[in-house]
Amino acid sequence: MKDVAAQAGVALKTVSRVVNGEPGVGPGTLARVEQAIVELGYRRNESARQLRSGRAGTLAMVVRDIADPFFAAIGRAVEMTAHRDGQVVMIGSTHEDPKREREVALAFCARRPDALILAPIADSQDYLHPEVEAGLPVVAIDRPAHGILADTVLSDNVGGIRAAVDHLVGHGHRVIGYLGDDPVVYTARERVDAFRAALARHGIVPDESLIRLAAPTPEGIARSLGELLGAGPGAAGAVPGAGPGVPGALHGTGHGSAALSGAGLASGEPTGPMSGAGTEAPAGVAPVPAGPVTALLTANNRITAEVLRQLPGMPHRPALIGFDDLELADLITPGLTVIAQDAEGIGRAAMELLDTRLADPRLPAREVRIPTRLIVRGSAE
Amino acid sequence: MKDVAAQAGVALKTVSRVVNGEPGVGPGTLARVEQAIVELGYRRNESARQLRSGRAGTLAMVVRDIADPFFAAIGRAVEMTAHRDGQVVMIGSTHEDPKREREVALAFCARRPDALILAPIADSQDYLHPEVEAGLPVVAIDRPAHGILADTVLSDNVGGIRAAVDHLVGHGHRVIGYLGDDPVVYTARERVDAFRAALARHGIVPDESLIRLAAPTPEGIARSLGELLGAGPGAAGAVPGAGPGVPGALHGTGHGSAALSGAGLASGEPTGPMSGAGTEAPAGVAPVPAGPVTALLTANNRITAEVLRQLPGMPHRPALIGFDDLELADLITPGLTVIAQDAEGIGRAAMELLDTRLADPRLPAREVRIPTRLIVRGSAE
DNA sequence: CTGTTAGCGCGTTCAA
DNA sequence: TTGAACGCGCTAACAG
Repeated sequence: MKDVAAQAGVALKTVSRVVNGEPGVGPGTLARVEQAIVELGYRRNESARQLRSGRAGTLAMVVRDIADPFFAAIGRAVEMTAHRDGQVVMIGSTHEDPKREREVALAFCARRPDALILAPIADSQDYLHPEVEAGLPVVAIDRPAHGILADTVLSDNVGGIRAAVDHLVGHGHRVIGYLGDDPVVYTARERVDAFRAALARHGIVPDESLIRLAAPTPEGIARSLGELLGAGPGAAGAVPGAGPGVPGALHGTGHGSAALSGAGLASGEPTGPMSGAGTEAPAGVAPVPAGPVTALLTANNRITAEVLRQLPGMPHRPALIGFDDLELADLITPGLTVIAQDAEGIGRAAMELLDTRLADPRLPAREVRIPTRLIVRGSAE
Repeated sequence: MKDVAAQAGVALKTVSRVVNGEPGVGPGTLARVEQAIVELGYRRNESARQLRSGRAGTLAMVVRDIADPFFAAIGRAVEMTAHRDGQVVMIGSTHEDPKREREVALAFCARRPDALILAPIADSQDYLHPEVEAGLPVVAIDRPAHGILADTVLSDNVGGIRAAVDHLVGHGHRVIGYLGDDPVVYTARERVDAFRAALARHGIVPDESLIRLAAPTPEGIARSLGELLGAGPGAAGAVPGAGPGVPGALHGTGHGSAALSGAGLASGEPTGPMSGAGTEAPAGVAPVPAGPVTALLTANNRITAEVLRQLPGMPHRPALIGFDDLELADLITPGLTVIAQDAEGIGRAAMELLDTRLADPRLPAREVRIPTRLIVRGSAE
């Protein structure tokens, strides 16, 4: 910039004015400065500009995996909005590691971004306290943040699950299995609770023996699938106390952390399914769980993919709905019916929350729910 | 930092020493400073540090679409390596728009990153001349850059195509159709040339009427598929001069830009396929193209996906190999055989090129080819 | 319309 | 072992 000023025979500030398109520069001077800029290949240094002006023009985004299609799609939406506003975005992955979340988030914050978009994995984000205190706007996506003031954008898990259950019940299914993630995961809890509540709305008492919650491993899913699909009433009842030596063994229910359950809905103790469209299930004894499920709800894309992989080896193929859309889901046979999250909507909502907070930093924490969409392709008839 | 110094009762420089872990600080002083840092929630400002020291600790990456699984996977590999080295990465998409490539790349460069990784879409990257001149290391991925000095990381397109053709021919296919992208695209040219050369290696004279090169549109692909699969010799020959009003009409050959062809291979003019394992193809007249293809090579993932979508409506289902792996490719029936690119390898190779160039900025431009892998899943038997 | 001065937060140089 | 002064490239706040 100094060189440009010298070359054009003007003062530093004049160059600054030209570079920033500020008014109050004579046409002759302007031309001379612009020419000098081109000749010297001058480019403004944004770092210095930021240091002086405070405005960063940079957004930080920390997700669990930038190669995960869900987060990649959110990232794209964020980046498009940011680009429109002349901002660039730094992006990083936690790879499900709380320690790494901290490292990446703090490395980003050291660059003093205008805002931080974060898909939490750690139990608490209190390590961000100094930055939030200093005015950094944070918006949590997919899961809420804890320990700091942050806006939140979440999918409407309850609505999505309910639509799926409605669809299955509408097609005559009464004995519906559920494969969800480990209940330490916020969305896993929210979804399984929604599942129970959605069943209850149809007068179906949720059968806990048909609900499997665990981190998705091939072995665990194989075991659950086998029990849910192949076995008669006995096998399903034999689940608690999973066999020793089985890694990632599945739990019948949720660590007690699924506490906020379908409160006020379906009070009585489980008395088995109402009747069941199931054909081969012998009329069970009193509180004994039902026989093989006729339908399956898989509560995230990793579980869905693994189930699809294993289904051919199973005694029968149930109706299936997966949470999260999958690429090529329309190409498998039958087409996979899914509860699709609106990644673009989530990204845009996050940017809007940031906009309004930038305008008024003293806003309270807000939570936005983005609708999901049931995409019917045939696998759930 | 000033506040920390005041709180600890030391000079600015001492705080700087503590923050950077420099030696020469008394244990008592160190403790006092560290306490002050925690109490005040002090965080070093990387922007200011960069301004002073020159080192940015930031990498810029510009791809065509960060939500494209291929680039997302490269991005992940880059980010993991960068994280190990204490760097953060800015990422942005061009969305196939040359103007936007320029905008995004220059916006990144204004932040003075340590290096730029770029998947070119524009014809020339000469707009980056000032930054390259100033010492910015650039590495082009997926396609070469033009107009600047840059290292390049490319997939071994030739080897991948050859493996695919070998596989098809090994299974008795002689009449192989090819659907590729518009030959303005570098990889499209390279791949179709490799296709011709690979056929020639088997003594098969490439039949240009079976090679369709165009930007992938559903309509264009439908048309090509219909002609390649359904029609007898006549229809295939009737391709040139595509019907008016058909957007994205397909061209029989490559704009002349596919010039570097299989030089030295297969000289003579096309005289039609040698014989053909094809069953229903009537013995054609002299130089007339063959009947329906028995196998199909789709030269990128967008084309492959669209073909898979349309195949059920076609007269018969050919053997199929796609360039680029697809998520769930193992779940469709039959499993899709693909030429998989090594996205992680590309990302890592890019980082290695940067490492060596940082060590010696005067290196000449280098080009690295990353092997592809043929994943056999059954669709190409 | 144009120029001068100061300082953003830090690292570097040299002196104490 | 510690500290004071200077400047990285730029913009804000004032002069002329």
